[in-house]
Amino acid sequence: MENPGPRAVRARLLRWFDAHRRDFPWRRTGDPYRILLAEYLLQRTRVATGTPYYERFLERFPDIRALAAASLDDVLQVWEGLGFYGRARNLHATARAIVDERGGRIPTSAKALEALPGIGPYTAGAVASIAFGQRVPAIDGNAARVLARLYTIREDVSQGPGRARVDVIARRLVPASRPGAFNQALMELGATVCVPRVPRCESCPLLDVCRGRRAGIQGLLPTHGPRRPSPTVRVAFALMSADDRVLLVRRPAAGLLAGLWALPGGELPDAGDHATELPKLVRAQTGIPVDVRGPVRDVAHTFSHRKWSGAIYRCVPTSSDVPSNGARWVRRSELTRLPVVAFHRAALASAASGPPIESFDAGRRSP
DNA sequence: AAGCCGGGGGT
DNA sequence: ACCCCAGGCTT
Repeated sequence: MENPGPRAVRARLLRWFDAHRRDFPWRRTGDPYRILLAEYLLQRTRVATGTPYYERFLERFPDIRALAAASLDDVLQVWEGLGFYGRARNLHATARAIVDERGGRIPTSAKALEALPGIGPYTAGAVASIAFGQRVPAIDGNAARVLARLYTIREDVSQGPGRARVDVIARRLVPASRPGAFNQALMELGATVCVPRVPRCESCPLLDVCRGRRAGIQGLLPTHGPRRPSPTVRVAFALMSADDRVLLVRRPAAGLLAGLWALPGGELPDAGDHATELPKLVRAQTGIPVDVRGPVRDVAHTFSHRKWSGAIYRCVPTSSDVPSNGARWVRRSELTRLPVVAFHRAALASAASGPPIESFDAGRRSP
């Protein structure tokens, strides 16, 4: 069987897309800013997860100038809970660069787009084709899976030679007319029909030209490299309250949950128990010596490449020292305006409704 | 090339 | 449990 030709694939895919496309907010606009925003939001993020964030983000930052004028904290606060917070930083930086250096006009070529922070080959291709009608491919995980099956590509299509093959094929397939619709059609097919585990071939417009289906290996493609187990790390965090305030630290600008406000604490050394290690962490991060009382709630959090296992502990300061290293006693009413680690915010909320908190005054009076 | 970066939904 | 998602950056 020959490889399916571009004309057959284009015609079938576009006709199918016109009949079956789902109605998303970013598909009801031609505004490049909104399309750019959607692409940042949806990087490695399911449509259903990102949609409410898209609506809230636009409400808060209706155009690129509003976004550029905002503080990073405001942007992070809207992003809170979505994950991959570097995207928020990069989007904010991109908005500022476009407003400051290009008069607010978003670049129209994939190459110029790719020079902006947080925009790689996929996002550049998506914005260039969807917002500006450029004839460039936009290959996300869905599109790569569809092409791996359609052309029986047995290499890992997420990187290396397999990815290169997909690029060549996609570049040839994307039509000069309606390139954005074609790219979205490929993704849409992967998201709704050519799904990872058990593809619904009976509903596929490419059924009669699909080499993977013909060979009966559609469910075995795409292949992928071996997965690494993610290590479990012990963590402990300190919940301290005084009057109407809680002690928070600003996480480092790079790394996990970068730039978010958080409870003091974090990963514990391999050796050592929380009772001795948590005060060390808190002291180092805030300058404040503390006593550990008891667990408030467990922490069982899975990230992409590690798991956090431990607890949040009620702690009491043993001196009235002023916090250092950027740590702050934050008024509870102020919390709503700060970007906070999501599961810490949940703990803070439940602590507020819990039993009375041991007063900071006790610590303040101690020597 | 490999590691890092979140969180959630489907199976 | 495991997989995977409208990926990109750093080393």
